[in-house]
Amino acid sequence: MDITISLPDGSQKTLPQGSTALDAAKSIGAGLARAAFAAKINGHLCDITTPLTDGATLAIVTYKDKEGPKILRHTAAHILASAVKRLYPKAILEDGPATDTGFFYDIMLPEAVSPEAFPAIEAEMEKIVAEASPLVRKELSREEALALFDGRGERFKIETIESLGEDDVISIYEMGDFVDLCRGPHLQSTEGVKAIKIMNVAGAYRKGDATREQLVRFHAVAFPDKKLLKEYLTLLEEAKKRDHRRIGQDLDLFSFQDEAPGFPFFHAKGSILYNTLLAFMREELDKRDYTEIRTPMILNKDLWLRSGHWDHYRENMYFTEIDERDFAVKPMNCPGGLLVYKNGMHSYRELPIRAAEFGMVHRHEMSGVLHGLFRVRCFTQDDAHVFCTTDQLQAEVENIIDLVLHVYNTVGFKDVAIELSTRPANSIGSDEIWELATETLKKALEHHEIKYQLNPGDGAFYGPKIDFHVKDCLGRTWQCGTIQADFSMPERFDLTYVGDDGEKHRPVMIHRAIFGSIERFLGILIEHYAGNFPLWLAPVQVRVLSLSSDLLDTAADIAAQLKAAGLRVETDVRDEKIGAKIREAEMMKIPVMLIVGKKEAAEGKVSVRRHGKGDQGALTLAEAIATLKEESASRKQ
RNA sequence: GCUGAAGUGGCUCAGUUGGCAGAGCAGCGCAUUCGUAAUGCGCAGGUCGUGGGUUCGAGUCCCACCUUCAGCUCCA
Repeated sequence: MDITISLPDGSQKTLPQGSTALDAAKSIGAGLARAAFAAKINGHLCDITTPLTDGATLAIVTYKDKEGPKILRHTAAHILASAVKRLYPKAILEDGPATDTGFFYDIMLPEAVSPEAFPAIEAEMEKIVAEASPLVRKELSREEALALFDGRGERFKIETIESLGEDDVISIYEMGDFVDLCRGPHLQSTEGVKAIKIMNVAGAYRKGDATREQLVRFHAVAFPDKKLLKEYLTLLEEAKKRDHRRIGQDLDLFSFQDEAPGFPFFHAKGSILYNTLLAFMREELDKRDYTEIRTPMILNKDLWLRSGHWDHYRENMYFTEIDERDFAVKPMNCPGGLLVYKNGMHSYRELPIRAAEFGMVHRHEMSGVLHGLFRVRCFTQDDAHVFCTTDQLQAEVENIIDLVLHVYNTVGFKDVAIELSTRPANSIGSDEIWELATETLKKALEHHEIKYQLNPGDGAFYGPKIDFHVKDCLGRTWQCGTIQADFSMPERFDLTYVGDDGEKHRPVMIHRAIFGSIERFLGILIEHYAGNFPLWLAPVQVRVLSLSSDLLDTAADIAAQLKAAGLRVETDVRDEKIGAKIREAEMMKIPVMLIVGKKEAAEGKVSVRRHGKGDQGALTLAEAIATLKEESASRKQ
């Protein structure tokens, strides 16, 4: 008797009874069979050697599929654990999951390990790969499993088995002399893992619980071929070169001081970047009829009680006392914005009200999570609160989506991923309101014909949200913008507007940020451009280099004309050779060098050199200024 | 907050078993007046993260704290 299965392209295939997913892959093509990591049978991920049943749907999973890398990494985790067990027989294994970039394995070791031990472990892993041991799945009864791991001294595995529910299937994977409790699926054989590298070790508590045993966590990466490992290592190196903390110091953009941990200091050049970004944003807000407000940094306890922050966000807030009354430093801008709305009566004719605020917020982040500009204790949000009627919600969201995409495009992010997050478990508000809000956000996205990913249950407790992720030039993604519909705050603060019926109505509120945190966004931009900013953003746009010291006045005059044209300019008239001056300007990543020697001075010209591009030939000063002014004003990439 | 590592001129780093704190770059001065990524010579610059302790003597050994880094955790 034959069985018939359907494939992802809708076609059907007939195979002999007892065929496995691998047999199906082979019948499609030898290449696919070789590349096959696992199978998805009726949507369920399992080993490629799993037998097929009649009528099943089958998808072959390879490295290129979403699930592929994780399967390989998981198998690599078993290889790592096996190698460590061979070298340290007393090691006790905890758990070794795959992560987004690699995998780790938490292991209790009788002795400390340092990176010096990595080569030995890696050599052992290579041996295991060379042994090409098959990974064999077995399902055991609870008693069999307990006996097996007891015999191997794996007391953590025993605890894990004991914590499993009655109905859970207990499966193990054998791999040569190694065996691990594991759900799978796995590669057929260790030889599929062509490259593994241990990246570092760090301490980690069992189950992340500080009261439990301290384990060693081996972080590692794995790839199906050595070239991919090399590419990954190159990417890491490139990321390290672009580290915004390094560039921030080299280009004198910002710093951190012991006196204020987690609170960034923006230097003169960093402030230019900051202000240039804000000026651009203000220009765009003005075009879209936003108003801008400013609310205080410190507000009293009553407000935070009313907003809910006192109950839900207190651990992250800073407090102070004024005239024996409790105050808090704002961690968010919305309560202040609500007070501004509430300050007067509003007619439906005024709506929508789009109130932007570049508000500096302070949040107490734990010391261990601080990370350059990416994670700070004080930052400025490019916040805005839109108050509108339910009918206006969709148009407002569309307007914001349009703004977000335009802003990202202009600053250099062409690739933007969007997620829609819907109602979470512990939410407030009625079903109808959630339904309406979620549908409205969906419609707004569909209006833009934008592809988005749905994250069911990932919304805020007060409303659904749209999140924007930008992809930088290394392919890393960063969550920046967010649009959140909020029916809760208007309720809590009793916001109203007077409708055309003369009655009071409740407006809807939208919270929205585009950069998110300006500080963090600057960090992302610095890494994206590796400090080589486009002209419009560069802190110093032009440096005028004199060839000899008798041209000091000429250089000063050129600089004055550039400045008068609105360009940010410096001069270098030091008694140095031109090569040295060029080198320094190049290292400071200044986009344009204008070099003036006797020849140029006589003709009223400047020799133009672009950062990273070399000599561009001579132009008259007027031509050069016109070109640069246009390039800067148009925010050219 | 937890685990581990680190902290020496503005920057990058050296400093042996405890025995007079060093280099390069940057800065300043002088010479040089130079054509597209480093001109030469000289000078100055440090309470070795902070506070205790051990010692005849501490950058070095011990303790506490601060900050940073890699993770964890937390937050989304």
